[in-house]
Amino acid sequence: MKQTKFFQCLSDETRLRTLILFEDEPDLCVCELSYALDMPQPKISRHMAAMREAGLVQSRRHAQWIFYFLNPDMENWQKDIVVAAIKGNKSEAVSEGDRTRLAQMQGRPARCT
Amino acid sequence: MKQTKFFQCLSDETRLRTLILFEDEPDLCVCELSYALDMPQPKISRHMAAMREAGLVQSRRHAQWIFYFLNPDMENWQKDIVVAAIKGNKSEAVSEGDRTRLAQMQGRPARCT
DNA sequence: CCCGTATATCCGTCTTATCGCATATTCGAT
DNA sequence: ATCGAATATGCGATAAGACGGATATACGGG
Repeated sequence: MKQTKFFQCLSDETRLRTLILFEDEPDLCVCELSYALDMPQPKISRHMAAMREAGLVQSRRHAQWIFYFLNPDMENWQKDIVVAAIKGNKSEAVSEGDRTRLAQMQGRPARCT
Repeated sequence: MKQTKFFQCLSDETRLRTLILFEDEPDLCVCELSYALDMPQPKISRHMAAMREAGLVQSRRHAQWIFYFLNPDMENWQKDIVVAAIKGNKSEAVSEGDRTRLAQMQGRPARCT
């Protein structure tokens, strides 16, 4: 039953916090997430790998950065859940802190539109 | 962050399968769940305790049976997620099997309306 | 070709979940 | 009071997750 892997992915605070950030940002690289959540880079990298394997996000390489973004090909019920999860989590203090830190980050990599 | 506990509760196949059954049945006791999922009673009991602690279900005693039912006081984002989870899980083969077994169960306890 | 930056992975450890099985508790009926 | 059915809990074993820290890999620039 593959749903369990999907939910297991959402059951970790670090991963949930990255997910919230994707509501405002179309994509984020590991160093941005690492800065926003104030966590070591390998930790973020491992969590994002888990999210990719669970089908929650996809990644795209641009120069030395790897940008992660919400998987647009999720099934509808999964999209519904992500939306609801963000809704239930958005106003948490930690999430506000993450957004604030990200907004203050210097030297964020440029996006290629 | 309390969302993690909620999702962690949904990340187990046994718990997910009980949840699906609640779409058709307003409430179910442990022996019914145990029969439907074909799993030992202590296992089900412990899982339902976990779901109660996470706020997903509530329980009501009636004679020697304890009936579990979806918690009507969940927050809206949680209800949305439960609905979506059921939607994404309903047509799984295991879930079909659970429903079939439950329908064939003999001597199910009577409900007090 | 070498270096610095960004990212991924390996390894050992610690915590947490889950399980089976045995046993305790609770209830209704005799 | 005792018994059987239904449920909950205690315990030890096993497995899975998450972590920090070190290291490997990939990329662009000089």
